[in-house]
Amino acid sequence: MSTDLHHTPEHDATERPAPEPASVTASPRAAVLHDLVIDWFGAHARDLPWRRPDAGAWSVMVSEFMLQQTPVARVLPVHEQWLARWPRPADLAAESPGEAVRAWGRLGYPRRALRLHAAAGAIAQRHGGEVPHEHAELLALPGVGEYTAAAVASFAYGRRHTVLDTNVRRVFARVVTGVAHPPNATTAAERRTAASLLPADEATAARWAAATMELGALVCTARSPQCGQCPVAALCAWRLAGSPPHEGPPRRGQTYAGTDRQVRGRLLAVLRASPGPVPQAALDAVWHEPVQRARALDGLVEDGLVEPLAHGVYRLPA
DNA sequence: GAGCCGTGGAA
DNA sequence: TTTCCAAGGCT
Repeated sequence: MSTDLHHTPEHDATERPAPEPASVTASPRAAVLHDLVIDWFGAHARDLPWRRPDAGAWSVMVSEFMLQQTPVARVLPVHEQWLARWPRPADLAAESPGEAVRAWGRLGYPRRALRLHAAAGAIAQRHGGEVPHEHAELLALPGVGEYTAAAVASFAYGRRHTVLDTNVRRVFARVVTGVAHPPNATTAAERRTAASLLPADEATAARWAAATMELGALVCTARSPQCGQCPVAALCAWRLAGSPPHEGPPRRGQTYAGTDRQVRGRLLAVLRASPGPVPQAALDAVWHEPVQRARALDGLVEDGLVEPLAHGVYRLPA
């Protein structure tokens, strides 16, 4: 087994707050899963910029923000631009939030740009400019939830955390629970499953987190899983059950056309494209319905994505 | 906990 | 063409 265990320094795990409990029973089945998935990862992992040995925690953190609901392929070029322009958190913090929104481009959910900018400010102020190592400290940053805190701690610092994103949840739903898709919202049962399967060894746990995510992203996909390529197909509860289709409430789709989100997107696109303030008329042109248009603009202002100036002129926040 | 928050590519 | 969904977070 070439699990490629990087030997991390022997820093004391006991001094860290609230370490995640080791699995009660280190079952043989779990050990087999670990080896199979981690070995597969060693052979098939994508070479992503934020995974390279020289990628720092800031690179990892920026990638995690951008990857929240946005595919890797679209993140790659923007991530590269951001790291080149703002190589450290303090560099981004020194910019205006509007520049972060502008550089976010068309990744979607631009509030993430605002939150990442605010997180950079908090890191510069409270953490000496270094992305914090502790899960609790990460969680306290704007835009960092349970998943992102675990991901940064695990991927950037090799810490042991349950990293439960949509990929991992789907892998566990199939391999462990035997259903086609996880529930709409993360459940306590899923957290227990993830915790029970988390390898006790810190470095292995971090490797496992990345490996299970990658398996979900490349093989155990939502639409058409490539079970023929899966290292754990023979152990997969879903396969062994005959790959039954999804049951229960439909996985809620998100309508978009005609929503406030679409209007917000169009308004912000105008602001991003303009180097300076934009007159009301330029914004009015993007949507015919005045009530919805005004509501969308108000929402953007409310969110801090747009700054109203005097006499009907708007700009990205300074 | 349900609803909201962008965008674009693939099926 | 329509639908699905992609490394979530916040209220």
